[in-house]
Amino acid sequence: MESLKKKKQRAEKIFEILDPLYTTEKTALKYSTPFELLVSTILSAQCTDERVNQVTKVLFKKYKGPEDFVKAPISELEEDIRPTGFFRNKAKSIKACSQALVEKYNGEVPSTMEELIKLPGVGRKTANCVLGAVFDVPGIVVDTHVKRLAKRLGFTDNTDPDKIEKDLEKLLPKDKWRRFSDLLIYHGRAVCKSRKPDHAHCPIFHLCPSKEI
DNA sequence: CTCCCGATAT
DNA sequence: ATATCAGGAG
Repeated sequence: MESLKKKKQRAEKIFEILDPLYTTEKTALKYSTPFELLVSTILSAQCTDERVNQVTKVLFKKYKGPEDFVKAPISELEEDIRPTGFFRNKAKSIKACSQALVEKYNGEVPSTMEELIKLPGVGRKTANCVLGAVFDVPGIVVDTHVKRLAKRLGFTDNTDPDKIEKDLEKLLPKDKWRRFSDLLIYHGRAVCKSRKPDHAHCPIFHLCPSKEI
């Protein structure tokens, strides 16, 4: 059983190696306001960022703020976001979420975890995403990539995202949380892929226990 | 745990 | 054909 101290050392090294490698990520969600990021993140569930950006490029011209989503007929909104998948659930979430923002927060996106996760369709992953990107609040975004890499790297045995988040928090100081989860996501997309991890081009292969399996 | 769900890579 | 993609709710 690897000690926490050893894990921390490994996490630090991994951070130092990956940090300079993923500097200009072009495939990130595009948005111009906190609200747009919130909507984009809801749409990103089980869908690539690229496709979300395709959809939001048109979507945000039609819907300028939460008020416009509240006004829109649900069936119309469903069609507007259809290519992102889970379109009925997502349309419902976005509409209910927009309504809550208008009613409780004067149309603004709240800036705390407690408030954000109360919004319909917003869980810790989406909340951390928004908190980190527009409010500069430290947090580990546990999405499917982070989940997979944390396991492969031997940083967690848990499958519950909330527990994985806490396991990863122990490894690095707060100011590195956000960047660390972003790095894991980029590395997960580019190299440590779900189906065919590219061991030959992995710069942290020597720090990964999965190579022994 | 299951369901939601279209598009792409393998 | 099947697994997977910046998840969340019931």
